[in-house]
Amino acid sequence: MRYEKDHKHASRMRIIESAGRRLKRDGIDGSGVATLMADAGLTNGAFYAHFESKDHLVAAVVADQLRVQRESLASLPAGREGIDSFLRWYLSLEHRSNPAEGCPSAALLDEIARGSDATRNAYTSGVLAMSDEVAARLSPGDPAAVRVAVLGVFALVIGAIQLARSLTDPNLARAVLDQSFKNAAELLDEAVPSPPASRKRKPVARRRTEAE
Amino acid sequence: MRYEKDHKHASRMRIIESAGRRLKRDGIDGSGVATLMADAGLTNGAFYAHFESKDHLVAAVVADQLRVQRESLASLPAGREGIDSFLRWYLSLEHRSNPAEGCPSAALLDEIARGSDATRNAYTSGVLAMSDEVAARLSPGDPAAVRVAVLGVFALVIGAIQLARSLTDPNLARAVLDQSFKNAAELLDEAVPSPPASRKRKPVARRRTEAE
DNA sequence: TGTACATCAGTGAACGCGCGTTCACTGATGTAC
DNA sequence: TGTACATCAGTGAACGCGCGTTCACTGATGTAC
Repeated sequence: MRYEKDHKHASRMRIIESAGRRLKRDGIDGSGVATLMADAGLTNGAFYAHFESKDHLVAAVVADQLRVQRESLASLPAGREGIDSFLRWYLSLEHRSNPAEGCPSAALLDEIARGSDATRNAYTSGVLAMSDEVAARLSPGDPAAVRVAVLGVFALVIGAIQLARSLTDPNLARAVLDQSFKNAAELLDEAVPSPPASRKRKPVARRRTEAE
Repeated sequence: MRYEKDHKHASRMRIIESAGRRLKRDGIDGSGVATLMADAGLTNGAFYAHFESKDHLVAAVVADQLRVQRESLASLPAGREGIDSFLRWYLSLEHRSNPAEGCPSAALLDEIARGSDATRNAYTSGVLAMSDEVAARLSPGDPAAVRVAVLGVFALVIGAIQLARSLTDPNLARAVLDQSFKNAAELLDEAVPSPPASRKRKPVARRRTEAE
């Protein structure tokens, strides 16, 4: 073979990854195929050797972005602590000013809602996999019970960061992010009925258990 | 005058209104100037007699859409009842399936976040006027105290409807909307410290007061 | 060992089309004299 | 009262450009004999 055996597969992955950044930065309609290919160090003509259409790439990018987000959630510390640190990043000014490196839902959700069936199906399964991951971490006994609560919190933080990005007043943007962190934490407190460590009153008891 | 004296102004208003529907339906990047003008019963050439550029129209549409939303909030019954009925519409399957007639933030917020300064400034003042309207209705004594809480609830419902629109499973979409209604109601309950009618325990007492 | 051919990821020009924007023109009505 | 001209919202063709997509071709390496 004139190329190493997974060369084409590597190119495809590279296109999907760099397209993720570009789409989150400039939007779906705002990103042309030629630009997406140039981002991956290739020329426009090669695009159709990798994807049937721009729509198919978009669906692949959506699936990939949600997979990365799920994996990043899976690698956090266990329990509420991990989720809280994720929320702190999610609702930060840093995330607000770096959509290209951030959450795909925050950057693209209204465009996804207008997207093709393939894109919306990819989004739906990606979000379910992600929320099940989070639900299992928060409530290992009965993840199904908290799945919708997790989706509700997800909706809240998506709206918060989109709103913060649209407001030109940075103080107001920060106020919305801070308020939303409190709201998210409170809704999670309620959704997880018997928390593994009930963050406010029992940390001493838990630590004693660990020390024994 | 060969046209009645506010003919041009009427055309401008018509363009802004029909463009509101089109932009919410197809997105900002997804709506061309020729289409926007045809929607208003005009041809593309006349566009630049009304607006300096497409960007200027978008900013005008954003301002107009938020004004309409604020006025619709202002015309609701007083107190929490009015807000709750707004939330019930906002988080309905009907709103989910009719973006063109719905909330501009739900349809366009991530595109607005990527928009021009003019657009984001128009959005910022529109949202502030709207949230101050709601805050004044919920807490006539001290609206400033609940403004950010109102923005937090606004963020929550925007994210919820965008998420519901992106999910292809209608049952899941409805579950997200219902959960978000509960979340919004609960956060508002907490934000308004001494409610004019504390919806769960004191309606009888309030009604007796009215009957006296 | 050397030559002819096959493979195939990627190139780059071209397709028709719609984009945002410009501009010479139209035509209905007003004003001047 | 009638004619010449001014006004101006709107028309529709055209501008250069980038869009998504197609396709003949390149060139590096593999295989056949």
